[in-house]
This record gives sequence, structure tokens and C-alpha cells, in this order.
Amino acid sequence: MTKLDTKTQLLNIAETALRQRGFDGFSNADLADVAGIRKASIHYHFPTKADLSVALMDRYCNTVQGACDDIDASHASAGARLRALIGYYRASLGDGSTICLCVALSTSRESLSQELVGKMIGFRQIMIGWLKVTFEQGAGDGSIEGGTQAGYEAKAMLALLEGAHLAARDDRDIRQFDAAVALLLLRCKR
Amino acid sequence: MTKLDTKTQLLNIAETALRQRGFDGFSNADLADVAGIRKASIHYHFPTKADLSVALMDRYCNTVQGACDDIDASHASAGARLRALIGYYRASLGDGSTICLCVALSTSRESLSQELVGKMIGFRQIMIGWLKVTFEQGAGDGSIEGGTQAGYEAKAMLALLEGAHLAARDDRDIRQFDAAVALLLLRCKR
DNA sequence: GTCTATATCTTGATAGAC
DNA sequence: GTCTATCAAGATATAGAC
Repeated sequence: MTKLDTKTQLLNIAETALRQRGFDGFSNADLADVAGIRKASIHYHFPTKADLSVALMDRYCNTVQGACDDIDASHASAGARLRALIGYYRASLGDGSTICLCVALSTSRESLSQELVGKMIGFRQIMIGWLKVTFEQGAGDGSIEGGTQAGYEAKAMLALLEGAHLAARDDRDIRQFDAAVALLLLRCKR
Repeated sequence: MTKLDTKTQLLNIAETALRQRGFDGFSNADLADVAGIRKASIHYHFPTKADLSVALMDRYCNTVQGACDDIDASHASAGARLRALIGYYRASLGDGSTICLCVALSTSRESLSQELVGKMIGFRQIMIGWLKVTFEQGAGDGSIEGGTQAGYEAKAMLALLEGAHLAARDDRDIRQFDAAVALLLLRCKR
């Protein structure tokens, strides 16, 4: 485990901060404290807060896309894939405080750049696309119970996952997440 | 239509601002501008921003509770009640920018008082309680299709509604809300 | 109830030395 | 790459006149 370069370190700290407290809820001072550098030094790596946020969202999209690919590669049935994605969202809650980056940014939508809002919409499209394909496969192989309208299933499920994150975070209790997705898990037959 | 007193006016302005931009996204200056008074005058009505937020959340809980009572009084079947609640959430999106107050506050959870977080959790309990009863009635009178586990249905549906708000707001397109709740609406048979 | 004036703090960002 | 020093703007909040 080599030591991370400062830029990556800042991205990691910022991602956690943003997902815990929102775009308007963390400052360069917070990042500097954790990173152990002065806040002015942050501008060397990311000239503005907007630049940092765009970089964060780019990395997040890639990470989640990669997670979806991994899930596809390591699970045979659509039902197992859906279960795995639910597990991924569950794990990303961490100690119950880190909601999805896209959700954390949503509240501050009005003060964000068009570029960033575009990336947030792009993130949802990635997720909905993957979910739609998975629901279609689940209807085909019989591993996911329920309707055949995969497009609506996908949008409903993403909304449910994001809402489940919020409920769990407010309560600081991951069981709220589990309760919200319980029926969805029951639909995954194998 | 008599003119509103300043305190109510401030609550209205603050509710819209908070639901559009989050707790850290609006300031006394914003409220003062719209209300047509100086920002220092706000402290006469609400000593601190925390006081204002608590008052907002109290009013919000009462309003939504009242809406649920109205829905119960004016719809015979559980399915019709569920449809009406979905319509209520849909209408509360306004032009697509005003998400649920509780969701708007969630992002800033870490910087909020324990009192306020408690009220947010209380709000969800109100909604989940109402939803659970409605799903139970729906299973009884056959007006809502699907499982009999009303408690899980309730938590899943609240999460879905909140997530649907976020998706619609990011896109500024209420059709994202409609798509997310489409299958839910289909389950309401009468 | 609302005003002016002010205090104090934090924010994002820049300039320039090392 | 990181530092010190500094800036202008914006935040919440208070004191006291009217």
C-alpha cells in the first residue's frame, strides 16, 4: 500500500465530506485539515470548488460503472445481479452517513454548474440503463419476479435505492435501508 | 385574501427556499429580499436559523398530516387514497424545483440540531404509519394489488416517492416523477 | 416591528515567496 | 507543491434608535 498522491487523497476526502454533508456543507478548510496541508494548497490541484466537484462526479461515474461491470461478470442470473447491486448501495452507506454522491449534490442543484448537473443526470442514465437491461434479463430467465415493464422497473428501483439511503442516513440506522429494499430482494428468486 | 403577517410570510418564503436549495443554500439575505424587509428584522420573528427551521418542520408535519386526513375523508378505497397521495407528492414538486422539506434537510443532517433531526424522523414515521394502514386496507378491500407485508410496502413506497422527487428535480422534468411511480399507480385497482 | 450600524466568522480565491 | 499573507464577499447574529 503505497502512499496516495495528494490529489487522490483530496478526492477521497472530498467525496466523503460531500456525501456526508452536501456541496454547501464542506469547505476547503475541512479538506485541508484532514489532508494535513494548508487550504490555499488545494487550489493547486483543483483551481475552484466546481472543478473539484466535476472531477469527483467523473470518478464516481467510472467507479459505479466499473462496479456494474464487475457484478455482471461475477453473477450468472439477473436476480443475483440485482441483489448484488442492492448490496453495493448498502455497502456504500458505510457507517450510515455517506449517501450517494449524486443524491448529496441534488439538494444544491441550483448553485451547481450546468456541467455538473449534466453529469448527475448522466449518472442516473447509467444506472437506469443497467437496471433496465437487468430487469429484462430477469424477466427472460425468470430470476426476477414481477412485471415486464423493465424501463419503469428501473426508474422505480433507482428512486427507491436513493430514498432508502436518505431514510437510513437520517436515522443513522442501516436497518431503514434494509426494510425499504426488503420486498425488492424477495423478488430476486435466484 | 387578507395580507399575510410577516411571520407567516417568512415561513412561506423560507419553505420554498429550503426546498429548492437546501439548508445551507439560502440565507437571511434571500428571505429579506423577497419579504421586503431588512435581514436584521428576521431575527425578531426567528432568533436563529435553527429556530426558523424547527418552525418550518413543525408546520410541514401538520400540513402533511392534514393532507393525509383529507385524503382519508374524501376517498373510499385504499387504492384511491394511495393514488391521491402520489398526486399530492407530485403537486408538491411545483415547477419541478421544490422537493420534500424532509429530503431537502437530509443532506445537511450533520449540521442540524438534534431537535430538527428528530422532527425529520418523526415526519417519516407519520408518513410510514399512514402508508402502512393504507396498504393494509388495500389488501383487505382488494383495491391495491400485491403483497400483504404492509410495513415493508410502506417504507419502500416512501423511499420511492422521495427518490422520485430527486430524479424529477435534477432533470427539472416532472415526467421523471411520473415514470418512477408508474408501476405503483398500476397497482391501485380502484 | 423594523430600521441602521456593526461585530465576528467563514467562505472561495489569489499573489508571491520558497 | 506547499507555504504565508491577504482579499472581498457573504454568513449569522447583536445593540440600540425609532
